[in-house]
Amino acid sequence: MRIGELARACGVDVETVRYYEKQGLLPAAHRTPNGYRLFGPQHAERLAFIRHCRALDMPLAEIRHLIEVADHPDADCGDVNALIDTQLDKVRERIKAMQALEHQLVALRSRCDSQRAVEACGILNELMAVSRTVR
Amino acid sequence: MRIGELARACGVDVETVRYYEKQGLLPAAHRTPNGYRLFGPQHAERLAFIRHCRALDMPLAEIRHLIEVADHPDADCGDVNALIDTQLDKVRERIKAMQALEHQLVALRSRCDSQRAVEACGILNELMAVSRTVR
DNA sequence: GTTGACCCTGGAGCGACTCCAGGGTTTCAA
DNA sequence: TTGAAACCCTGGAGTCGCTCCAGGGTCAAC
Ligand SMILES: [Zn+2]
Ligand SMILES: [Zn+2]
Ligand SMILES: [Zn+2]
Ligand SMILES: [Zn+2]
Repeated sequence: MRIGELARACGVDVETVRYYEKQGLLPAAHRTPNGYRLFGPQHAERLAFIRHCRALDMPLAEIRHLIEVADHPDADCGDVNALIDTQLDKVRERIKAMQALEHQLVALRSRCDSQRAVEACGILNELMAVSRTVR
Repeated sequence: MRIGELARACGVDVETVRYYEKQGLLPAAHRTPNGYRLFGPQHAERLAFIRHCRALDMPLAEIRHLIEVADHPDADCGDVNALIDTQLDKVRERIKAMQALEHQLVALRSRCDSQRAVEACGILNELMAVSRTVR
């Protein structure tokens, strides 16, 4: 299959496929005489794998690592477990930070519910006041 | 105060201060005869304001906008309210996505609790199986 | 024969920094 | 007095994961 077909099948941009190939995440495609890339089903499988991992927000470096491990079925999978745990920690940390953020924004928003002159705006006043307390 | 002192006071990196100045978020500092930047308390206040907004995850473009509004006390603050609302929507959306992610990772992690051969690892098998179902 | 859909390469751009090379200056102590 | 540490400067490259672009080539249908 050509690059457009592969991209459509996996729901990615053509440019993204070329990018993954350049980054060595996708094995280099064969080429037709005119230079077009030709991919097989194993490319589609790997691309889907990459996208699945990306949907889990793994950085490409970790996906590369995972592929490496998966390609050596004789090794053990301790690394994989650790990788998922690390990922989970990161995600949970970010959720906490985001929730704190949400609270702050709600508090901020409650300080102004109407169109006032900027001087009287509770939001701007709050934002500025915090600035002043820093010293 | 010199750049290091300002940076320490606001808990930012020196490079970040220079970056904000270059981006026009911080007014250009005065210079000593030897070329060192000299900042006043109003710079510290603005820097703290920027950091506070950044802590609320606002992009620099929106902070620039906010500063612009704050500098014209005669204008009204409708824009400010809208900006906070937009920000809040974005944060809530991301929290939801992150929580979905967390669930997926937990499910994935539960598929392997020990060091097995890679071939038998439930995590890798799961990840691969999903790839195959995409076609 | 020409329109349109597809493909190629190499390189720039995004956001918000961060780091570096390669310099100059200030401050403090031995 | 000398020298090391800590500070400051500039301009530019690097980060991440794409995305877009210019400037071309290829291929099928009408
Ligand atoms: Zn091996
Ligand atoms: Zn208001
Ligand atoms: Zn005005
Ligand atoms: Zn396992």
